Amino acid sequence: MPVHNVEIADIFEEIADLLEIEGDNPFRIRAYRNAARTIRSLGRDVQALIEQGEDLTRLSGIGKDLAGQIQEVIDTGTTHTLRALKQEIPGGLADLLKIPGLGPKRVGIIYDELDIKSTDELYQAACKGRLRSLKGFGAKIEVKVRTAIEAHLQKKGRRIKLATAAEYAEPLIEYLAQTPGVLQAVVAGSYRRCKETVGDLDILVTAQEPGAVMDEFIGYDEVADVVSKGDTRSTVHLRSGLQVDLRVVAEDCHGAALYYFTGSRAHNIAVRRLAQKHGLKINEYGVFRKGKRIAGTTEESVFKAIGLRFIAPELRENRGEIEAARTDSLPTLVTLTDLKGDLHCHTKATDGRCDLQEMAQAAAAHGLSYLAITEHSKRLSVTHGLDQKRLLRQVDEIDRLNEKLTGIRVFKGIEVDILEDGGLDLPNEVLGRLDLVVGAVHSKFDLPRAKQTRRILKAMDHPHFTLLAHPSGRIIEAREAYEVDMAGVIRHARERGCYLELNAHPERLDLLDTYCQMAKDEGVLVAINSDAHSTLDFDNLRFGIGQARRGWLSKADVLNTRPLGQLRKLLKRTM
DNA sequence: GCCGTTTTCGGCCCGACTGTTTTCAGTCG
Repeated sequence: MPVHNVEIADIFEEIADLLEIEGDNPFRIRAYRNAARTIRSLGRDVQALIEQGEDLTRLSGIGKDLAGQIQEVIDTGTTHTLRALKQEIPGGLADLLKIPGLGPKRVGIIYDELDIKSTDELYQAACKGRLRSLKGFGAKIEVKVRTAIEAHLQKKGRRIKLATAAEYAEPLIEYLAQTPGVLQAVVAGSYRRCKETVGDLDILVTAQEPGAVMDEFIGYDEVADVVSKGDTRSTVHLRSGLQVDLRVVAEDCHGAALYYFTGSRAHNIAVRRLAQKHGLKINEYGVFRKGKRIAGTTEESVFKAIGLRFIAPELRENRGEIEAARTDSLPTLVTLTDLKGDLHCHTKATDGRCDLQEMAQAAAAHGLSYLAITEHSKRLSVTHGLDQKRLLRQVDEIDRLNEKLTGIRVFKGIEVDILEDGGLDLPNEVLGRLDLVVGAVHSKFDLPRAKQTRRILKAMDHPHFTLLAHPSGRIIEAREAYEVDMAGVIRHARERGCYLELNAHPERLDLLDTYCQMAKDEGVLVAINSDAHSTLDFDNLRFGIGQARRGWLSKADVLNTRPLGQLRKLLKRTM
């Protein structure tokens, strides 16, 4: 039975939670959390690494003990540490840590004094007023706990997709920027790092009069409740449930504060540790040597003061970027203007909403010089997928359109279904008449890993196969990725001379960032495609760029940064 | 529990806000 990284990471997180409740050494707890994070974002299955004879202690944050526990999870599904902890503390107690206002100390008190072991029991106790008399508790915390559980039951407080966050963030920034005395208002946090989902918005404002900004902020008409309000920091919930943290600093601290609040936490900790070794202290007000401020007005000045090259926000996850910045080996990341075309979109012929010419003109208006039309194939009947006859009719239509269009070239393509046995949904001779064939899995998501992998590898063996669309099949927060050996898929793409898509649709953002990095390492080009179903969807390319940057991709790693002439050659299969 | 261009032992990032307290612990980011 294969054990996946996420299961090992979850076990380490659970151990960390339970150790916290026990009041264990905070640094031991952090070691478990660091290890969980390392494993979660590894990209390659730990089990496979072990089978290849890799020494796990070479991974950052994994020492002899944790390497042993990883082996234990693979062998037995759990570890002795977790088993022992669960005998002392009910496992459900860890869930209580997720409730705002409750940390390990209070959860410990609740358990010791009231024998509460679950969210349900806690809610009952809060409703009956049994929490307020506990040491360190009071009426306010009791109400906070009760409302937090009620909000959780209404599914508030979940992470939201980056594109959804943008819909809240952009008008709020505009509102704050217009407040008198505000010099600058920007979104920091995971939003600025272009994470696919964000838990809250972190907004940084530079202004001389923090008090006035705070008043404006809590007066914003979408604010539902104020969680906290201070001189320099406030937190609110919007009516949608989204939490927004606002921090106000003076102009000369902008760089240090922006750096501090962009995170990630793991990146910040690692950098501050590095600074410490050089006798420096970093906080949101600047970089200090022996109490004397030496940098902080701009982010660039902060990096310079600690001897690092500038690290783009998307890379700040403590996944090797600090070492790369130290040795001047960071990639120059791809930007939106590097894109020369888009290789995946739909029209009215299937499930799109605009016609061929509208799509082509919209792509041109976005600065693109080529666009591939890739409708669904017949098997995907809900989208009115194309059969051979309709596809050939569209091919003729595109030929005619290309004769009259200037400034943009329309490619003839298809998003053909990869069938369960790895065959493609349209015959060879038809696919051979196209400029490119985008293959996609739209059915049988639940095949066993080996079978799913074989299916995709076989599809790639097809002589006309060009590009694997949305390679993991996940829909963010809605559908898990199917089980597949992505490392194997990437290697096979290299061997077969085909490519992987990074689908820029905000619900997909698939290829995942860690796999982008793997594709880059293997020399497999990635195509950043909109999967547009209307002319408005070309705007989504920016989210694909964000994801690509998180995956360390440069212009050279991306297929559709190539100008038209070069791209044509790359679309011709060489093997 | 991890880690080492001072170290194999003794460190481990840093500050704001709240609520419960009488000076600060707990939580959060």
